[in-house]
Amino acid sequence: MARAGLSADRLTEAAADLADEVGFENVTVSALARHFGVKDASLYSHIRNAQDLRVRLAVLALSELADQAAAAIAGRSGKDALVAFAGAYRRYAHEHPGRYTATQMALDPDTVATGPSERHADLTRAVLRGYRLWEPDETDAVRFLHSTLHGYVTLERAGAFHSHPRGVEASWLRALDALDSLLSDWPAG
Amino acid sequence: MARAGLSADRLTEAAADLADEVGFENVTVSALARHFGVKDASLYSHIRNAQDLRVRLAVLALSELADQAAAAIAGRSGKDALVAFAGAYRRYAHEHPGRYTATQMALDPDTVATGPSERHADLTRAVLRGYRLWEPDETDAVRFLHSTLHGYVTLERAGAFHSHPRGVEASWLRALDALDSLLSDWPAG
DNA sequence: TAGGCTTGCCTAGAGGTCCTAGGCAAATCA
DNA sequence: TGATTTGCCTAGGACCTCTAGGCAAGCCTA
Repeated sequence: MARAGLSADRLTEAAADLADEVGFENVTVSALARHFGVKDASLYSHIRNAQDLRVRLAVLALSELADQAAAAIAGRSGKDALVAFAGAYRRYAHEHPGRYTATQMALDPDTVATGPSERHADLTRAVLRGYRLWEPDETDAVRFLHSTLHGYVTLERAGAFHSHPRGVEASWLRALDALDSLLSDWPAG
Repeated sequence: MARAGLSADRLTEAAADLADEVGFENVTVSALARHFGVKDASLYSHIRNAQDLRVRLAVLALSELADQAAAAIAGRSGKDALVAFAGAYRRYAHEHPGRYTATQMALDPDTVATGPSERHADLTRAVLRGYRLWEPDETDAVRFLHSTLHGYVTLERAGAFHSHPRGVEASWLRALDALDSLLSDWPAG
């Protein structure tokens, strides 16, 4: 009997693709085992349990998202950087719905400390560099920006904006205008 | 054998309490049946399936959230209304984490048409009345406001803001200042 | 290249959740 | 009081999670 050549990384990548296809909540150990043509019990030598698999998937997605965001803002500043950053963020969420859902998982502090979340925060800070904000305004603005982007793509995906005819794309562009305007003139504390 | 006196509504309320206690994802038909001391098969005369139960829970939560938001903005306008609305929204999310998670469920259009989502949008519009925005700016602003509030409370609950010492409460107040400032001077299209 | 060791995938099986089919008895109604 | 409806039951199948223990493939060493 030939071996399937599994590893935690290969399982995580396959789980990510599966998540994009069938939804994050449908990523199961059994489905993953079927994909590789092995028995589900075989996966437990590579992953601790189903939750472990989901955490690995979340870390992978956060890392990919940071990569794309970093590429998007390279060589840009100010509103250019903001639009590129937000666009990369939203595009990732649309093209990889399962992976994006995974990024919303509540990770325990130990896992967060492994990197990708921090990197995300650093990138957001880089976007704001052109707006000349100083602490603590910068942190407040980072949180605000992150909240608005995350909230927008989440609500958009949940269909919360479909009840009104106004185009979602047009609202998105105006949201970016609004963010730029707000960051350019962040209200004094 | 005495009957337990179940009904779809009683099940939904119990499911909501259960969600706040153990998390939305752990609301199962079995757990609910255990809570009432009956067999899980008995619940299927009241609910169609597990998904139906979760949808009912989402509708309940959206309705409660709308009630609290409506009470908060009654008799207020402008920034007062904004702060009260946002506060009610955030408080509900903190006090009822399971219910709030339920509100994030993707509801199919038929369910959305039953009311609570629309009501939520109407309330957001009411908050903006004092800012004198006209279509399509108003819709864009409704979406922006909703995104920022939802994003903030979601990220806050996921622990995304814990990595930095700046107080989450202080950032929240500044976010409200920023929203007020932005809505007061919504950038021209 | 032969023996031993590690490792990868296996079978077996227990326990949990979801859900359907069909039955009996309690509550309600004629 | 008898007939009908309703509520909860048992039985059981399908799927998912995870553990224990086994066998053989592939690697290391001599």
